[in-house]
Amino acid sequence: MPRRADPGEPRVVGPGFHARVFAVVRRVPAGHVTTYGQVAAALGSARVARQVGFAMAGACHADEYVPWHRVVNAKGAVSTRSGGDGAEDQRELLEAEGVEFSASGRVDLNRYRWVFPE
DNA sequence: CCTGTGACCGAAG
DNA sequence: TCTTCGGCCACAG
Repeated sequence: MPRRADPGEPRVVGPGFHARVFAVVRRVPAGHVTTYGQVAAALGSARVARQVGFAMAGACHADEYVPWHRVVNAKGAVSTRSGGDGAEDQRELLEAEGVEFSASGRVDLNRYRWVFPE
């Protein structure tokens, strides 16, 4: 499957993208995780996974509550950002919700991945 | 308006 | 299983 979108594929990403990301992430219940790509797909464009991650950075100091720690990458690992710190906090928060990590520091997506209801 | 910048993703080696 | 590489697109300055 091609990484590039077909020419005719519409861009469903509209203005206020970050706000949309927050709304989606808020629908993930405790004890479950989702991936950046999955959130992007829920927004209509699977190719904006990167922007989803970028939005989470803002979610940290956002006034509204956003369970940013429940978003991991496609491999089930906690992504490390420029700061480096915070990734450990994310793992702690998830473990507090009952999410187990493997020896290689990854979660079993087949088990914890949250599927958004239609 | 133009440019730089990523908490990503999938394929290939 | 790990590393490298190219492409993607919203947002800030």
